[in-house]
Amino acid sequence: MMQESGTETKSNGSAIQNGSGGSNHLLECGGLREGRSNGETPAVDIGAADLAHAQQQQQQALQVARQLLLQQQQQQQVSGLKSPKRNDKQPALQVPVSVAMMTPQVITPQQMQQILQQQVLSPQQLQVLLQQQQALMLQQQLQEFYKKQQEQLQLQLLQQQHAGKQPKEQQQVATQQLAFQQQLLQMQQLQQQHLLSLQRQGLLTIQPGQPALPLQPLAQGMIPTELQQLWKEVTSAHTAEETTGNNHSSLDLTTTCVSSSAPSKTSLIMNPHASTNGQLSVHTPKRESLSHEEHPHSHPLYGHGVCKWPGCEAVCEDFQSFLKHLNSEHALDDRSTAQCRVQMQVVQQLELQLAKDKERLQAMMTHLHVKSTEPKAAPQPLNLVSSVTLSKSASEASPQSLPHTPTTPTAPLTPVTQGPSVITTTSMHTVGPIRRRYSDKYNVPISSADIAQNQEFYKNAEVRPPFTYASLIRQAILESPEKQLTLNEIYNWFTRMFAYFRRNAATWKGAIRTNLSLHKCFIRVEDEFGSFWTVDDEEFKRGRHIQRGRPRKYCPDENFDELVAHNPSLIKNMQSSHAYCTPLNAALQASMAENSIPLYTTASMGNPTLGNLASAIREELNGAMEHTNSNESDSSPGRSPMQAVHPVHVKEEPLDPEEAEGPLSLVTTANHSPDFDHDRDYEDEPVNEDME
DNA sequence: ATAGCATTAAACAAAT
DNA sequence: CATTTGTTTAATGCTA
Repeated sequence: MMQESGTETKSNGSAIQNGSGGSNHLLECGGLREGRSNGETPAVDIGAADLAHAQQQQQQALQVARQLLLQQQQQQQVSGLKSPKRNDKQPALQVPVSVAMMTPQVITPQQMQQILQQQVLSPQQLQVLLQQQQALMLQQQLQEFYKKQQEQLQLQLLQQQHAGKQPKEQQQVATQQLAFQQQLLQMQQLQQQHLLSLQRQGLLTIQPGQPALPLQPLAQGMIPTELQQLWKEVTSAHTAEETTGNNHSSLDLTTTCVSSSAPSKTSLIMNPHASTNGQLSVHTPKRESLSHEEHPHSHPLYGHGVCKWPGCEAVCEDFQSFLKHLNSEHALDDRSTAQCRVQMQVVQQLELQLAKDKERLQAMMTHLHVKSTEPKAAPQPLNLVSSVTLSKSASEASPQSLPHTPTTPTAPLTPVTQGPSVITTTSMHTVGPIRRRYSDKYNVPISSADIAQNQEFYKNAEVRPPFTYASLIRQAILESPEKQLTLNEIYNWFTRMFAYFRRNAATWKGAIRTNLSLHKCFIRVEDEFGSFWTVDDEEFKRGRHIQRGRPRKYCPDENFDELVAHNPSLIKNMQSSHAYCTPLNAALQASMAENSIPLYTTASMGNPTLGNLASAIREELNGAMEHTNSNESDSSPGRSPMQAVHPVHVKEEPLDPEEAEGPLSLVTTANHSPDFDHDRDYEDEPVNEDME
């Protein structure tokens, strides 16, 4: 039933291939900085206050534009999530459902109708259709928004120049505005690129200039109360949206709409005029007249001889005819109102997305050790590698985190948002192909730093960490003060450190157990109080599995003699190990703990490290165990000679001749007091280990 | 095309 | 008897 794990890998790949993520992120990066630095510009005097205001306006314009881009990106990613391959194994019925879950706001009645009408189509086709529509709509919205903001910028620029402020300030403003304009230009280019990429991907088959899909359905799908709430948020929020986190209220539109005292504002035309019967009305005339009085050729809704009202695109010869058209076609009626609602929704979504991408950016910058401008943002994952199961598990394990969750900004909207991986992969260790997960072979085993850097993120976001189970288990063990954990403690570490592992316990717990058994590097040690696991980091680096098909506990066709025959040193080692079976010595433990630091020298020189020792003892015991286990339980303390001396049990394992050498003393119960064990066994709550 | 690895599921066993 | 802990195998998918 989990067979789709691999199939969704494809989706991940496609998401990455979309390639537009990079630009957006770069853009985001620049924009973020701008926004930050300007947003806190203090108003020194009257002129400065105006300046600050204007700057805010421009900031907002930038943000709006960014949001639009981001929204597009999100749409793309959502589309990427749904890989065609996955559908091969999924009942067609599920497709619309999944789509709806992922983008509930965009599922309009119309779209649903289409879905219903086109049952003959394959799920993939349905999805493509949906994506096309969404992309189209967004594209149009974006264009319109962009135009508006650009015009607003120009307006402000002119006004500033007319304001007759101190020359110095004026120059400053002009410079800044120039910079903003340049940025806007850049954004436009990015947008166009994005458009092209959309088209290339077949998401956008219709010319962007053509009328987009009607917007009314979207609005119709909304509940009046929701609209009211939305309106409230859009219009009344004076709160700074810089506090991204949970606050997703908009500032851009609000300030511009609401502050009638600022005549320079030209952005949005939406004014909360009346609210009757749960219906909102939009009033525009005043602002229009004002704006085009001063700038006859500049109107947010007018450009290139075309009415830019969403979904309109009517051709207007001149500005006057445009005004006529505006007043006649886009008067205060239900339709216009609905369109405004839609616009609000769009803005809301974009803001949400912006917040999320801000976090992502922050994480990226943090990871790259770039001084951040937003220290508060929560860290985000690196996702150096696109994990196959990442997308799958995320979508499957936390489906509810996909749709709504405006309140859970840490949870990625879609599991496919792996855009950063492109950047990080190249900037990180190897420039090689994106690896599915951390590869032990690359000398880049998972390090404490790797996990720690994103710790906060994974603690809160239900995103599957891009690390293998083995890496995580190792990390868990190494983080523990004694470098040893019981199975239950390992479980707890997982749930504590990763939100993702707070669900589907049966699955990942089973995986952990399997990994513990399967990987050579994990050594089970048993004492009279139970058993715990340690890690042999040298072995971990080797990344070897316990050989399959080799004699194992449940394989009857292998016996001790045979083992000894294959490993002449077995007996000797047993003896020596016996001699070394002393309580855990601190130095050894320390070196054990040090594992995070590769012990290349010892390894390369053939000197058995502690890990080797552990392996050796394991292997030796394996032989002995194999023999005695057949009849009785192997856990009764004191049964085996070794246990008699010291209650140490290790995982039985097929022998590896070349390693079964040298003395060894494995972790035992040196620092093990009964109460400690007890404590350990019942440590369910996130305790001290939470530190670090 | 193939081998090796990672993940997941499942069967089974032993211990608790 | 139910649950936990371990072991083992198989299937699947991905990467080198």
